[in-house]
Amino acid sequence: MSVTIKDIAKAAGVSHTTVSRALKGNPVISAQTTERIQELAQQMGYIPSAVAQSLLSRQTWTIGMVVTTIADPFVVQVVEGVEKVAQAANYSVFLATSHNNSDQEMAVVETLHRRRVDAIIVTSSRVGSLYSSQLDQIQVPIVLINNQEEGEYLRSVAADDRQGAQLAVEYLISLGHRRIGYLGVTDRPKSNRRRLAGYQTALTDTGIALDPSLMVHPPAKTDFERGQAELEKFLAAQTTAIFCYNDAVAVGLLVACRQRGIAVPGQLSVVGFDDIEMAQYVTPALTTIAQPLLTLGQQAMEMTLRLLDGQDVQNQSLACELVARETTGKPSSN
Amino acid sequence: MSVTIKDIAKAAGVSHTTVSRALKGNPVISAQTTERIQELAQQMGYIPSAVAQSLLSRQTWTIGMVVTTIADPFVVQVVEGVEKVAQAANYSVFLATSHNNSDQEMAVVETLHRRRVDAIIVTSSRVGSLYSSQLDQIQVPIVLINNQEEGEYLRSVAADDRQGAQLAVEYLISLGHRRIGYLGVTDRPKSNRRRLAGYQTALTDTGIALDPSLMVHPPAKTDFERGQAELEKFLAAQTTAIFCYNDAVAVGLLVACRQRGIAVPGQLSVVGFDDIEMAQYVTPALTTIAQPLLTLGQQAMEMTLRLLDGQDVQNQSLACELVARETTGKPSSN
DNA sequence: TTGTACGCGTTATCAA
DNA sequence: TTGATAACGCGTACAA
Repeated sequence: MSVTIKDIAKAAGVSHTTVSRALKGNPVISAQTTERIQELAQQMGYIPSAVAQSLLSRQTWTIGMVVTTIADPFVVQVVEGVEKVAQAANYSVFLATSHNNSDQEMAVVETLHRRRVDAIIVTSSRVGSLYSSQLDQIQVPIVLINNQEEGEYLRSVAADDRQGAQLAVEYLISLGHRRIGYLGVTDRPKSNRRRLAGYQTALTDTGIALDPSLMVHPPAKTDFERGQAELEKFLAAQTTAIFCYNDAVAVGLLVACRQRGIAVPGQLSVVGFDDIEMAQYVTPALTTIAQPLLTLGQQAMEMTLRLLDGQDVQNQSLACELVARETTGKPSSN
Repeated sequence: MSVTIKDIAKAAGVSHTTVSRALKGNPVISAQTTERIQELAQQMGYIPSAVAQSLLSRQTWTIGMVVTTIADPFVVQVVEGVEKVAQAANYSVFLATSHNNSDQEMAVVETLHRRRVDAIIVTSSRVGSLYSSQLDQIQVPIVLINNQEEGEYLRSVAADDRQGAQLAVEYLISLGHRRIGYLGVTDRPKSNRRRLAGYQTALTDTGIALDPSLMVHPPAKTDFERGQAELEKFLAAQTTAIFCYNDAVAVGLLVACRQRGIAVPGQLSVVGFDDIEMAQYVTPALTTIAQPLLTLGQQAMEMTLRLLDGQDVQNQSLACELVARETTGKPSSN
């Protein structure tokens, strides 16, 4: 197997203790022996075993990251942010996928603990609250990113859905729109509610009355289908602009518009949320709200480092940004 | 810290050996004690330490995966394939990024070995050959995916560049094209050469003479710029179709066409390679060659499992597929 | 059926 | 300045 300090000790004719000390430059060892042993270790291709070190130090320098799926470009950026900060702090990242399945999520968290990761970061957790009972016995810090579930007793970093939604609708208002719709979802209640709240705030702040018929939450299998479902009703209600729960919904809506011959943004303006990769490539390019994904990951990891350091932390809410593209314009004057 | 078998032993009034045996259902322990201890372990929230187990068994059930960057949707799919097979075989995956930097790549491989991963998978390695000296001392199987470097003494899984390129050009020929160009790159010599070879084979097999002026490799900083650079020359040479090294080059070419008012595919057909996400969203949607990314990852992990099992393996070459979209058509009849 | 002792590779404590 | 020894948590050969 791998070279150990004992192998080096044997080769050098000293005890393994001396080798251990020499390798970390302990000044108590004579300069000559130190140099001789370091050279020998180099030659023999010695690389210390993090496993043995971890057993003793009770630290693995590892953080476990749970994501729904790595196939989602959304989570990829978050992971990148985490990885960046982690690497700079000498931590490695274990990636584990939950596939949006609660059982699976619990299972991977257990696997991570079994591997004695020093901390756990979970994106879009479905069951964050359940961890506490499982993990409060040990002291494994858990940080949640954009958790969908209620209950704020866990550490978390999240994009400010409300502020983002408000930004989107205020932009539409500034373009002159007054009949603005909201196309929401039913299966992510927390973020949907907050985006809806932002939508409502923007309208009422400007003195525009809320119209329940303009806020719809169609049931559908995929977000894309959701976007396609409700176009007719919106048009019948004189809607000139629609703010969608996310980009997938918005793209579905755009396709429906093309099929019906509705010009975007000529007859209808559309705004999405998330700024997924696709948003910039659809025609016309989608105006949307960008979550600070990279920052989300970085902040989560920085919060984790602080927790690891025994410091106190506060939950964070990060501002979103408007990305104005081609699906928004002034309302048609008919 | 965490609950250990000794804690359970103390609580149960038995030795830690008994606990260890009871927890894995060793039949030598009486049914009552076994049940009693398992229940106790459950209550106390015991989760065995993989660290301690690894130290003893010299196995970590961990494989290290080195990627250039996780930001590339290309690698994401490969990672997904690896993860899928790994998880099914009870392995966890350590993800490490090299940022296309040789030093960095060597460094992360060392980190992975320090953590005593059971095997290493590297995508698009720049320095695959250098590992051998570093790692042949220990027995860590390394599998390379789409490695750019020459030398076949390492295990590898790769997409068949040559076959893919041939597929692309044969398709153009079947549409009626005869003046077909190749727009290549200079900084990935291995795959470029193979794609060029596929291009040439397709032509000569059909009895079309090779024209050196139709094979260009413009120097440029980005693939995108490369695509923009050579349009004029191709047009002057009566080219009716161009096969590009990859999609990024192709997209650059498409933009150049739009700027020059060249209709695609009316006046010029374009084919890319890789089928990146963007390919389906550009207008017109890009015809391209898809690498079997998921399969690439799966096969690499399966090969790894076989190596871990002491079996013999053979390097693999996986077939690519044509994805016909909108940038290809019959040549204009002028 | 259960317990004792040892070792995995490393570091820390104490003694020489 | 160096070395012997114990410990981290677990599994296993051997003894009881």
